[in-house]
Amino acid sequence: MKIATWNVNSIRTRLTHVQDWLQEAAVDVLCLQETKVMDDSFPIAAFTEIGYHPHIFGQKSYNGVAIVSRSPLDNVQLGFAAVLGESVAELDEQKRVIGGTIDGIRIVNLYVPNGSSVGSDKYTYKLRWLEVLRSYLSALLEQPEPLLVCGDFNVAPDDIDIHDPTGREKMVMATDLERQALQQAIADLGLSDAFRKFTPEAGHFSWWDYRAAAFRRNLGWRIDHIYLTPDLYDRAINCTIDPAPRKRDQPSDHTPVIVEL
DNA sequence: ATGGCCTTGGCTCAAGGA
Repeated sequence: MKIATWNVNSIRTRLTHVQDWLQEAAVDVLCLQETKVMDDSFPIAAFTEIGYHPHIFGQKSYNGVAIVSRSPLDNVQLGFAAVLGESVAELDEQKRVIGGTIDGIRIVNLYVPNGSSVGSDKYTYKLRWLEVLRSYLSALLEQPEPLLVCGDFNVAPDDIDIHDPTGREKMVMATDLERQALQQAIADLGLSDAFRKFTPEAGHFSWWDYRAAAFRRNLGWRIDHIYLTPDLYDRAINCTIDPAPRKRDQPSDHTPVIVEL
Protein backbone atom coordinates (compact mmCIF):
# COMPACT_ATOMS: atom_id res chain seq x y z
CA MET A 1 0.00 0.00 0.00
CA LYS A 2 1.28 3.46 -0.93
CA ILE A 3 0.40 6.44 1.25
CA ALA A 4 1.46 10.01 0.51
CA THR A 5 1.33 13.48 2.07
CA TRP A 6 1.31 16.78 0.16
CA ASN A 7 0.70 20.38 1.19
CA VAL A 8 -0.92 21.68 -2.01
CA ASN A 9 -1.39 25.36 -1.01
CA SER A 10 -4.99 25.54 -2.28
CA ILE A 11 -6.66 22.44 -3.72
CA ARG A 12 -8.64 24.47 -6.25
CA THR A 13 -5.57 26.20 -7.67
CA ARG A 14 -3.60 22.93 -7.71
CA LEU A 15 -6.41 20.63 -8.86
CA THR A 16 -4.94 19.51 -12.18
CA HIS A 17 -1.54 18.96 -10.55
CA VAL A 18 -3.09 16.73 -7.91
CA GLN A 19 -5.21 14.79 -10.40
CA ASP A 20 -2.22 14.24 -12.70
CA TRP A 21 -0.01 13.16 -9.82
CA LEU A 22 -2.56 10.70 -8.43
CA GLN A 23 -2.83 9.02 -11.80
CA GLU A 24 0.95 8.83 -12.21
CA ALA A 25 1.91 7.90 -8.66
CA ALA A 26 -1.05 5.56 -8.15
CA VAL A 27 -1.05 5.93 -4.37
CA ASP A 28 -3.82 4.30 -2.34
CA VAL A 29 -4.11 7.23 0.06
CA LEU A 30 -3.16 10.90 -0.35
CA CYS A 31 -3.21 13.22 2.65
CA LEU A 32 -3.62 16.88 1.68
CA GLN A 33 -2.94 20.05 3.67
CA GLU A 34 -3.77 23.70 3.07
CA THR A 35 -6.79 22.93 0.95
CA LYS A 36 -8.03 26.47 1.70
CA VAL A 37 -11.65 25.77 0.85
CA MET A 38 -14.90 25.30 2.71
CA ASP A 39 -16.40 21.82 2.52
CA ASP A 40 -19.32 22.86 0.33
CA SER A 41 -16.87 24.13 -2.30
CA PHE A 42 -14.39 21.23 -2.22
CA PRO A 43 -13.99 19.70 -5.72
CA ILE A 44 -15.41 16.30 -4.76
CA ALA A 45 -16.24 15.17 -8.29
CA ALA A 46 -12.70 15.82 -9.52
CA PHE A 47 -11.62 12.96 -7.26
CA THR A 48 -14.55 10.56 -7.59
CA GLU A 49 -14.16 10.77 -11.38
CA ILE A 50 -10.67 9.29 -11.11
CA GLY A 51 -11.55 6.69 -8.51
CA TYR A 52 -10.78 8.38 -5.18
CA HIS A 53 -13.03 9.09 -2.21
CA PRO A 54 -12.43 12.47 -0.51
CA HIS A 55 -12.77 12.92 3.27
CA ILE A 56 -12.62 16.62 4.01
CA PHE A 57 -12.24 19.08 6.89
CA GLY A 58 -11.94 22.57 5.50
CA GLN A 59 -12.44 26.23 6.23
CA LYS A 60 -12.49 29.50 4.36
CA SER A 61 -9.18 30.84 3.01
CA TYR A 62 -6.80 29.18 5.45
CA ASN A 63 -5.70 25.73 6.59
CA GLY A 64 -7.94 22.80 5.68
CA VAL A 65 -7.02 19.11 5.47
CA ALA A 66 -8.35 16.17 3.45
CA ILE A 67 -7.64 12.51 2.85
CA VAL A 68 -8.43 11.02 -0.54
CA SER A 69 -8.33 7.24 -0.85
CA ARG A 70 -9.11 4.50 -3.36
CA SER A 71 -11.47 2.85 -0.89
CA PRO A 72 -13.36 4.81 1.77
CA LEU A 73 -11.87 5.24 5.21
CA ASP A 74 -13.58 3.89 8.32
CA ASN A 75 -14.15 5.83 11.54
CA VAL A 76 -13.22 9.24 10.14
CA GLN A 77 -12.54 11.71 12.96
CA LEU A 78 -12.32 15.48 12.44
CA GLY A 79 -10.19 17.62 14.71
CA PHE A 80 -8.62 17.02 18.11
CA ALA A 81 -11.98 17.14 19.88
CA ALA A 82 -13.24 13.98 18.16
CA VAL A 83 -10.67 12.08 20.24
CA LEU A 84 -9.94 14.35 23.23
CA GLY A 85 -13.35 15.92 23.80
CA GLU A 86 -14.68 19.44 24.02
CA SER A 87 -11.87 20.74 26.25
CA VAL A 88 -9.74 21.17 23.11
CA ALA A 89 -12.51 22.29 20.75
CA GLU A 90 -11.03 25.78 20.55
CA LEU A 91 -8.01 24.38 18.71
CA ASP A 92 -10.33 22.93 16.07
CA GLU A 93 -11.46 26.37 14.90
CA GLN A 94 -8.47 26.02 12.60
CA LYS A 95 -8.99 22.89 10.52
CA ARG A 96 -5.73 21.01 10.84
CA VAL A 97 -6.49 17.41 11.87
CA ILE A 98 -8.27 14.52 10.16
CA GLY A 99 -7.92 10.79 10.76
CA GLY A 100 -9.37 7.55 9.46
CA THR A 101 -8.72 3.82 9.24
CA ILE A 102 -7.92 1.77 6.13
CA ASP A 103 -6.80 -1.87 5.97
CA GLY A 104 -6.48 -1.86 9.74
CA ILE A 105 -4.07 1.10 9.73
CA ARG A 106 -5.01 4.31 11.55
CA ILE A 107 -3.98 7.28 9.42
CA VAL A 108 -3.66 10.77 10.92
CA ASN A 109 -3.18 13.74 8.60
CA LEU A 110 -1.89 16.97 10.19
CA TYR A 111 -1.24 20.55 9.23
CA VAL A 112 0.89 21.83 12.11
CA PRO A 113 0.74 25.62 12.63
CA ASN A 114 3.56 27.54 10.99
CA GLY A 115 4.36 29.73 13.99
CA SER A 116 5.03 32.89 12.00
CA SER A 117 8.14 34.13 13.85
CA VAL A 118 9.99 33.00 16.95
CA GLY A 119 8.43 34.42 20.10
CA SER A 120 5.22 35.57 18.43
CA ASP A 121 1.71 34.66 19.59
CA LYS A 122 1.49 32.25 16.68
CA TYR A 123 4.75 30.61 17.79
CA THR A 124 3.27 30.10 21.27
CA TYR A 125 0.13 28.67 19.68
CA LYS A 126 2.24 26.24 17.65
CA LEU A 127 3.99 24.93 20.78
CA ARG A 128 0.67 24.53 22.58
CA TRP A 129 -0.80 22.78 19.54
CA LEU A 130 2.08 20.27 19.54
CA GLU A 131 1.44 19.57 23.24
CA VAL A 132 -2.18 18.75 22.45
CA LEU A 133 -0.99 16.62 19.54
CA ARG A 134 0.97 14.53 22.01
CA SER A 135 -2.20 13.90 24.02
CA TYR A 136 -4.14 13.12 20.85
CA LEU A 137 -1.60 10.57 19.61
CA SER A 138 -1.23 9.06 23.09
CA ALA A 139 -4.97 8.42 23.11
CA LEU A 140 -4.86 6.78 19.67
CA LEU A 141 -1.95 4.59 20.73
CA GLU A 142 -4.15 3.04 23.40
CA GLN A 143 -5.96 1.36 20.52
CA PRO A 144 -4.46 -1.80 18.98
CA GLU A 145 -4.30 -0.43 15.42
CA PRO A 146 -0.90 0.43 13.94
CA LEU A 147 -0.57 4.17 13.41
CA LEU A 148 0.71 6.33 10.54
CA VAL A 149 0.98 10.07 11.27
CA CYS A 150 1.81 12.30 8.33
CA GLY A 151 1.51 15.85 7.13
CA ASP A 152 3.13 19.26 7.04
CA PHE A 153 4.83 19.49 10.43
CA ASN A 154 6.44 22.88 9.84
CA VAL A 155 9.47 21.63 11.77
CA ALA A 156 12.82 20.49 10.40
CA PRO A 157 13.77 17.81 12.94
CA ASP A 158 17.54 17.99 12.40
CA ASP A 159 20.12 20.36 10.99
CA ILE A 160 20.56 18.05 7.98
CA ASP A 161 16.93 18.81 7.09
CA ILE A 162 17.79 22.46 6.33
CA HIS A 163 19.91 23.63 3.41
CA ASP A 164 21.66 26.06 5.74
CA PRO A 165 20.96 25.76 9.49
CA THR A 166 23.15 28.76 10.38
CA GLY A 167 21.33 30.93 12.88
CA ARG A 168 18.51 28.45 13.25
CA GLU A 169 17.60 29.58 16.80
CA LYS A 170 16.07 32.67 15.23
CA MET A 171 14.29 30.75 12.48
CA VAL A 172 10.79 29.40 12.87
CA MET A 173 10.62 25.65 12.04
CA ALA A 174 14.15 25.17 13.37
CA THR A 175 14.27 26.20 17.03
CA ASP A 176 15.04 23.86 19.90
CA LEU A 177 11.62 24.45 21.47
CA GLU A 178 9.84 23.34 18.30
CA ARG A 179 12.11 20.30 17.93
CA GLN A 180 11.53 19.33 21.56
CA ALA A 181 7.77 19.68 21.18
CA LEU A 182 7.88 17.53 18.05
CA GLN A 183 10.02 14.91 19.76
CA GLN A 184 7.64 14.73 22.72
CA ALA A 185 4.66 14.27 20.39
CA ILE A 186 6.31 11.77 18.03
CA ALA A 187 9.60 10.06 18.89
CA ASP A 188 8.91 9.83 22.62
CA LEU A 189 5.67 7.98 21.83
CA GLY A 190 7.55 5.41 19.76
CA LEU A 191 6.87 6.80 16.28
CA SER A 192 9.74 6.84 13.76
CA ASP A 193 10.47 8.86 10.63
CA ALA A 194 9.89 6.61 7.61
CA PHE A 195 12.11 8.69 5.34
CA ARG A 196 15.13 8.29 7.60
CA LYS A 197 14.83 4.48 7.54
CA PHE A 198 16.13 4.61 3.98
CA THR A 199 17.94 7.95 3.56
CA PRO A 200 20.26 9.07 6.37
CA GLU A 201 22.14 11.79 4.54
CA ALA A 202 21.59 15.55 4.29
CA GLY A 203 20.23 17.46 1.31
CA HIS A 204 16.72 16.03 0.91
CA PHE A 205 13.89 18.54 1.12
CA SER A 206 10.10 18.70 0.74
CA TRP A 207 9.58 22.48 0.72
CA TRP A 208 11.29 25.34 -1.12
CA ASP A 209 10.40 29.02 -0.70
CA TYR A 210 8.72 30.59 -3.72
CA ARG A 211 11.14 33.48 -3.44
CA ALA A 212 14.75 33.89 -4.50
CA ALA A 213 14.65 30.95 -6.95
CA ALA A 214 14.97 28.66 -3.94
CA PHE A 215 13.92 25.50 -5.77
CA ARG A 216 16.30 25.98 -8.68
CA ARG A 217 19.12 26.52 -6.18
CA ASN A 218 17.86 23.62 -3.98
CA LEU A 219 17.59 25.88 -0.93
CA GLY A 220 14.98 23.72 0.78
CA TRP A 221 13.75 22.32 4.05
CA ARG A 222 12.43 18.86 4.97
CA ILE A 223 9.30 19.69 6.96
CA ASP A 224 6.77 17.18 5.57
CA HIS A 225 6.98 13.84 7.33
CA ILE A 226 5.52 10.35 7.66
CA TYR A 227 5.84 8.78 11.10
CA LEU A 228 5.15 5.10 11.83
CA THR A 229 4.65 2.84 14.82
CA PRO A 230 7.26 0.03 15.03
CA ASP A 231 5.14 -2.60 13.28
CA LEU A 232 4.62 -0.34 10.25
CA TYR A 233 8.20 0.93 10.36
CA ASP A 234 9.40 -2.66 9.99
CA ARG A 235 6.96 -3.20 7.12
CA ALA A 236 7.98 -0.06 5.19
CA ILE A 237 9.80 -0.96 1.96
CA ASN A 238 10.57 2.56 0.74
CA CYS A 239 9.93 6.22 1.47
CA THR A 240 10.68 8.89 -1.12
CA ILE A 241 10.19 12.56 -1.94
CA ASP A 242 8.91 13.19 -5.48
CA PRO A 243 10.28 16.53 -6.72
CA ALA A 244 8.39 16.37 -10.03
CA PRO A 245 5.30 18.39 -9.01
CA ARG A 246 7.53 21.18 -7.67
CA LYS A 247 9.05 21.55 -11.16
CA ARG A 248 5.75 22.31 -12.85
CA ASP A 249 4.36 25.75 -13.67
CA GLN A 250 2.44 27.36 -10.80
CA PRO A 251 3.43 24.67 -8.30
CA SER A 252 2.74 24.31 -4.61
CA ASP A 253 5.79 25.26 -2.60
CA HIS A 254 5.74 21.70 -1.15
CA THR A 255 6.14 18.39 -2.95
CA PRO A 256 4.80 14.93 -2.05
CA VAL A 257 6.38 12.42 0.34
CA ILE A 258 5.39 8.78 -0.25
CA VAL A 259 5.76 5.63 1.85
CA GLU A 260 5.17 2.10 0.61
CA LEU A 261 4.14 -0.53 3.13
C1' DA B 1 19.55 43.96 6.91
C1' DT B 2 15.84 43.37 3.85
C1' DG B 3 12.97 41.22 0.66
C1' DG B 4 12.45 38.22 -2.65
C1' DC B 5 6.64 35.02 -4.07
C1' DC B 6 2.11 33.04 -3.85
C1' DT B 7 -3.04 32.52 -2.35
C1' DT B 8 -7.32 34.34 -0.73
C1' DG B 9 -10.79 37.88 -0.12
C1' DG B 10 -12.95 41.26 -2.23
C1' DC B 11 -9.24 45.02 -2.93
C1' DT B 12 -6.04 47.22 -6.22
C1' DC B 13 -4.29 46.30 -0.66
C1' DA B 14 -3.65 43.23 3.57
C1' DA B 15 -2.91 38.93 5.90
C1' DG B 16 -0.79 34.62 6.15
C1' DG B 17 2.34 31.49 4.79
C1' DA B 18 7.43 29.21 5.74
